[in-house]
Amino acid sequence: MFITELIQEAAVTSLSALFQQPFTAKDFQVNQTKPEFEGDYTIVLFSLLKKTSRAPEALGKELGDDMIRRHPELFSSYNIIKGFLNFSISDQYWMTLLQHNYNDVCFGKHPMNGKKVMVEYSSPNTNKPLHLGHLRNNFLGWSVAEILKANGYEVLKSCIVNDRGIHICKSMIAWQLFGNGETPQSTGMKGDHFVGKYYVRFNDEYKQQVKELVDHSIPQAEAEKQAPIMIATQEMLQDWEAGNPEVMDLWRTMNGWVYEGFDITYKTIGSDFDKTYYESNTYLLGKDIVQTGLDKGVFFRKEDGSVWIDLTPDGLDEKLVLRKDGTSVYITQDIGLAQQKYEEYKIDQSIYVIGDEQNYHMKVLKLIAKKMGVPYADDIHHLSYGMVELPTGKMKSREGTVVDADDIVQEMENEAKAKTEELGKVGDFDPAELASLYHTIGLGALKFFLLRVDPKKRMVFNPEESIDFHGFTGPFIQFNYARIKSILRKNELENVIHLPLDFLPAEKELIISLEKYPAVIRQACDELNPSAIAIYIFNIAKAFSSFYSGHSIANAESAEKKQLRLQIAVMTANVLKSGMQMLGIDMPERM
RNA sequence: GAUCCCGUAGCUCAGCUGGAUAGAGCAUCAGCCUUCUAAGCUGAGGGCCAUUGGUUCGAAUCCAAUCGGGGUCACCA
Repeated sequence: MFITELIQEAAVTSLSALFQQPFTAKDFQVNQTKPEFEGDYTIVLFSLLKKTSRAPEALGKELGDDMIRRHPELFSSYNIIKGFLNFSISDQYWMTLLQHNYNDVCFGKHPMNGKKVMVEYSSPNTNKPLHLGHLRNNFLGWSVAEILKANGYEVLKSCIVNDRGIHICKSMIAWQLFGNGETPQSTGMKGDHFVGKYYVRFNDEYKQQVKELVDHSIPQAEAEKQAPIMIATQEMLQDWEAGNPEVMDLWRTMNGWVYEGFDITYKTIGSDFDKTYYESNTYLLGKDIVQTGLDKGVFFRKEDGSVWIDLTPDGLDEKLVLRKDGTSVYITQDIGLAQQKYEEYKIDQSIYVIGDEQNYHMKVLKLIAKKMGVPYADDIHHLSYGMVELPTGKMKSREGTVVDADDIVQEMENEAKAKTEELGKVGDFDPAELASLYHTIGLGALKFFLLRVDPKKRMVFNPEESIDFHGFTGPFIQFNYARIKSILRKNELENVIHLPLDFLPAEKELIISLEKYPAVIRQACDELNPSAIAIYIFNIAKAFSSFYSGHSIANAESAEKKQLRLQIAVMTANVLKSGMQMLGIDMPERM
């Protein structure tokens, strides 16, 4: 149980006994005491004054006395300042906490709860390489999956690959027209970049053709439709849907190139999936459900044969769910896939990591599920995240302002290498160890940078300033971990039980912070928010760093103090490693 | 036009289920390596929490309006 819960419980018991009426934890707040006041945790009394008809001081005294009387092992003293009842928690409580948990690498994690949840993330298109926005998505998805596991869920990671549609045909057409049979192998290019090159080529060519048509005084809108390369692309899409062998063959080949490239990137960044869905397999799903919905009267058919749902009573619009030619649209497929996931895996929750530009779409999906009365409607969660922008504005592939995923990872590793060589602390590492260290630090910096911000907020990535290994960064935390590991290599930890010892304020502060870890894991799960972990872990690292510079562990005042500090160091290292693991960030033993 | 999100230090972000004097990092300035890893530590400066009004004992936090920025409202995915 968390300390705040213990305090709440104790206060509820005392209040109910003192005033002969029921109280709950919601009647008052328990906060950590501000550093400028004496005490560890504070009960705010204002909200209780009316119900108890007491003045703050009187209430504080009655409550404080009663709580101490009932729990002498927990509370050592209290003071009242204005409406704030400040308790000092007994050293014995903190000491017991430390003794029981310092060497438990699972500290903070919660037991299995028997629930199964699927996290869908990444969702790439197979016409171009991954960029920085995809990295935010991948890191979020991975991290949320880890956070759910730590909270006792069984987690399945899934990926829906957008492998069909007009955008795929664009790179196919361009390759047919201009490729001269070249391949990733023949050019030495990574497959996804190779295909992406032709996607860009398409857009260049298309722009050129439209311009020429406009120059021959054809209106812009008309020119966009008439451009020969666009017409060819649309024909190809029809051929694809008709199953034309030649087109299918090209499609398989080019997608294969992209997958080879993606595999490399996923391996590099540490993303993986338990189940991969391909839109080419799922795009027809959902049509049966639409029929069921029609029978139920949830959907309606318009004169031209298209099928719609009227969401105006819910403040939204009418939404198309089936085209007049009977083919499915984006939402149709999602309705089907949601059903399939539920049936296939018996999941209790389905989390979709998708950008916030699809908030409306996901709202509609959930609403449709609700109206259809499916059992999983309430268990669909959209983890909506904001765009990653550059200081100059949005990233646009057409304008070449996209930060490529492979490039930025490489750049971070290069920076890690340069910095490591400059510091010269690992001169004895062999080349493989060095490469691994650069990867750990560079990727750690990137992951931490993208995960430390609240997912739902847009964020700015400045290529010049963002590659920073100082301050609120992954490498800072890794550094503190390595520093603790260095101490532990040089100092023996003996499993001795300590007599009551006085804590220094800095020692107690660290233990109090460490105690919050289980609550932070819970909160990160409730909010589906890895940044809660990132911020917490940084604060732990900072507290340790500050402690480290003020107090020697190896040369502590006494042998017992040394053991106490070693235990605190071990627990700090465990929490740092465990927390960073939930962000998908490895910790080096040395750096 | 409808609807949703955002606006906190020069910059990037915390804090938002209302509580004590609004916090970090970067950048700037001043100190600190003969002692456990200085990717570090200590300190200084830097704020009308977009604006106005409301609710409350108490508002950065809740409500409303306004102003600024962005998303969405496709028989695209």
